[in-house]
Parts: sequence; C-alpha cells; structure tokens
Amino acid sequence: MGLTVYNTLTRAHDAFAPIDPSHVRMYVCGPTVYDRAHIGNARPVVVFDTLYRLLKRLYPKVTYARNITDVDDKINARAAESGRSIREITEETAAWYHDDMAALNALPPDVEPRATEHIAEMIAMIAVLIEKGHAYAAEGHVLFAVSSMPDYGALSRRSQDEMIAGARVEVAPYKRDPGDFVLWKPSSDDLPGWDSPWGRGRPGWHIECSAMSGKYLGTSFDIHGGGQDLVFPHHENEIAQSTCAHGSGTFARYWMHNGYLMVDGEKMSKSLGNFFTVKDLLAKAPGEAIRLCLLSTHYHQPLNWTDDGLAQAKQTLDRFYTALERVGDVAADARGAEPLVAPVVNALMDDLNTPAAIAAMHELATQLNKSVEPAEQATLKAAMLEAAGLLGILVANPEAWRRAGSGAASGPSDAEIDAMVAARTAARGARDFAEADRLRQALADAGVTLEDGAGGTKWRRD
RNA sequence: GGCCGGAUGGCAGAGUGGUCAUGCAGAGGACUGCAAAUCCUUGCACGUCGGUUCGAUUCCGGCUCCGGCCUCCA
Repeated sequence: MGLTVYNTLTRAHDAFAPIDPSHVRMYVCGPTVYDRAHIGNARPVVVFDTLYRLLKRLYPKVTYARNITDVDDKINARAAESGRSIREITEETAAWYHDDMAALNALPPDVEPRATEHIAEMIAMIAVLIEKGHAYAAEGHVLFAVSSMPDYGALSRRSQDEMIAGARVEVAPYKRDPGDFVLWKPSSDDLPGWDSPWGRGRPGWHIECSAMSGKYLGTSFDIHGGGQDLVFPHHENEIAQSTCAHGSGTFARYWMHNGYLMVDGEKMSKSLGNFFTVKDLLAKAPGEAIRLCLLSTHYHQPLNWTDDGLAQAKQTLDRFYTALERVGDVAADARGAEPLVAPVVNALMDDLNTPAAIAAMHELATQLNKSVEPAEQATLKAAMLEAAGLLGILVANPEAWRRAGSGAASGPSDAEIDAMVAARTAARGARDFAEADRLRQALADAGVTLEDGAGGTKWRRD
C-alpha cells in the first residue's frame, strides 16, 4: 500500500506518485518574520515535518523548501512603530522561529530561502509575465491580469464572478479587473525598495513563493503545503503566476492544507488577537508534548487548543517513556521489528493519519509493558523508537523526561529531591512508615510523585 | 449573498454497510507496608427527519446547529 494524500486540487484522496521517485520535492509556505510564532503557525510546521519524515523513509532523496518572508508591510509597520530597523526585526524573529520550531522537534528544511535574497528572480518572473501578456504595469504597480488565465480559481473552486460579487474590499482604480492582484508595488523613500523596470518598489506577497519554489524545486514539483487559509488567495495566485510564467509544467501536483487551530471554538489568528505563542507554551509544557498535541488531531480537521489537550499529550508521552524506561537496560534490536512498525507507517501512509498512528504507538507501549522476555523487549523497543522517529517524538532520555516533568518546576532541586528520597528509603528500611509517608506527602505537595520499585525508588515531577 | 468543512460515548479523537478504535476520566480486580506505575476486566456512542438496504453511525436527500473562506492571516 502506498502513500495517499488528500489533494485540495482534486478534492480527493490521491495516490501519491512522485514526478521523480528518486527525488521528491516539497514546498511549504513559511513565516512572515515580524512577531513570535503562535501555535497556529506551528501546526503546519509540525504536520509537514511529519510528512517530511515519512517521505524520507519512503524515498531516497527529498528536498523540502520552506521560505522566510522578510519583506512585508507588516514588518514595515512593526519597524515604524518600534523605531527598530527592519533587518534587526527580521533577523531576531527568524532566530526565534528557528528556536521555537527546533523545540517542537521539527527538522530544518533542506532549503530556507529568504524573499529579500530573491528580488532579482521575482523581477525576472514579473517581466516574463508582462511579456506574455499576463501582467501589466499601472501607476507604478505591476498587476497580474486574472482574465488572461482561463483556469484562474481552479484550486479554490471559485469563479471570477463569485469573487467579484463577494468582494468586501475597495477595488483600486488602477486595476483592470477587480480580481487582479499585485506583483510589484512602489515604495516611498522611507520603505524598503529595490530598483526595477517599473521604478523603485517591493514585491507583492505571492510572487516570492513562485520565484523561490521555481528556483529550488523546478517548474513542476510534488507537494505544496500550507494552512487552509492560504488556499485563497495566496496559493491560487502562486499557481497563476508560476504556470503562466513557466508556460509548461504543472507547478505543484499535490496541494495539502492543514486545518485551523481554534481557541474557544474560534479560529486563532493574529488579527483576532486570541493566540498563544510557542514560547509561552514552552514555559508550561515540553516541546514534544506541544508537538504530540498538534498531531493528536488529523491535520485536515480543525484543532481546538486547550490546556487539557496539552496535558493529555504530556500524559501520553509519560506512558511511552515509562514503557521505554522499564527496558532501559535492554538494547534495541531492529531485527524483526518492521512488522511492528508497520501499523504506524500504514496509518501515516493513509493521508498522514497521525491519531491512528498514535493509537498504534499505544498498542506497542502496551505490548512492551507486558513483555517479560528480553529478546521480545529488544524488538518492541526498536519498533517503538522507529515509529516515534516518524512522529518526531521520544527523543529525550526517559529518566531525564521523568525528572523534568512539565518543565515548569519551581520546587525543590533534583539534589534536594534525591536527599528526601534517600531519607524516606532509610525510614522505610527502619519500618518507620509514618515518617516515610510524611516525606512522600511532602514531595507530593512539591509536585513530585514517587514510585517504589524493585530497583529502588524513582521520582517524577508533575 | 456565494462557496467550503464539520456534528461520534463524561472528555479528546480515529474509523467502518453487519464482530475491538485508541487514550484520559469512571467502576471492579491483581500487584504494593501505603502509594505510584503496570497489567486484567468493565460500563458509556455515532445531531435530527426521511430514503436506499436483509441490515446504516457508515451511502443518499431534507433540516438544525457549529466553524471557516470570499484578496491581512498557518
């Protein structure tokens, strides 16, 4: 059974057939760097990172490109209001982004192009679009003429008439058609700008992705991903620009879009202001728990973000780590592990069904917990770690995970806890259970749970 | 107004034309000085009204409710 993905272009679950099976290429829209990433920004990163991991397992070479948008009016506005330079803001924000995504165990993409480093490519592409009659210059702007493209609207399945009827934004007077969108716009002296055949200006939002995906992945590539809110207009316009400029090629063959992140039943977004940053969440839960929480709902569904959901993800990881720690002395042995990994792989092959994959992980954990035979434990352990590698979890040392808890600990230090545990062990040895229970309670009050086992007493932070 | 999604047990969340999702929470049991962890057993479900069918939570249609998009957004 092969990989199947839900393709927004066809509105169907399509069997994935790469253009070049020896080299799969994927593009995902990255951040505009003007502010901390929020958890809604993190969802596509984690989802497509999981897909990237799966693709790397299935194909010999995968090129994953994810851009950084470092020229944008929101960045300009942030610079103007803060008095800081644009460069300072974009560099700082990009660094935060990298830190936050690394904390979520997201692998870096193979290519991470920046818009400001590809202005020449964008200008060249715009020139081609004008030359081919798909774009026109007007009042210092260059606009894409949607009427020049019969298929415009195919991805989002909307006709141009519908868009005009539903338009809620004033149409600029220099547009020939209300649906025309900006490829290039003029910059005043106080705004970032580059010299172009149409005067000093800056690129429109959509052109960068077309220029950069074309440069790094070619005129036809396999997968293009992003949030559902990018279907229209961003991805629709990317298709228009790229296919009209290239003249040949299919651009992206599979379009995958993750659902929204909700808070209290409403879409989380910067414009609504109801968002949590990844950094804030990392203060109260391990990155791995945030990641698993994001993967606990199928990527195509809306995900309602709650503290309870995050706590459950943490609890799930506790269960997995506990199972691994129990067989800590057993070396993982991958021989014969493949059939045990298969349920997890098969779930992911089915349009990245991560909830089903996690359920399969639970089955593995249960089997491992029940197993008493070292050879079987070695195989199960290898299977679990292999499957976890696809989901991007269980990268920590089980004991370290147990001691770290949620990572928000403010109570006693490890050494202080160890000392209290030693004192309790001594009390138990003397059969002074009153003292032993007093110490257990004292630790419990400090958020530390004790587990007496054959090998001594272990403790874990909440 | 136009166009999309969704509605599953106390909660989260997959899936399926007729026998188990899974996890958490609940109940009972094993183990434990007491716990915790773990294991075993167990209760609880498919918005509503029709249709197709031997049989529908699953397919079709109406309805209700919820969310989103219609050129700021992951």
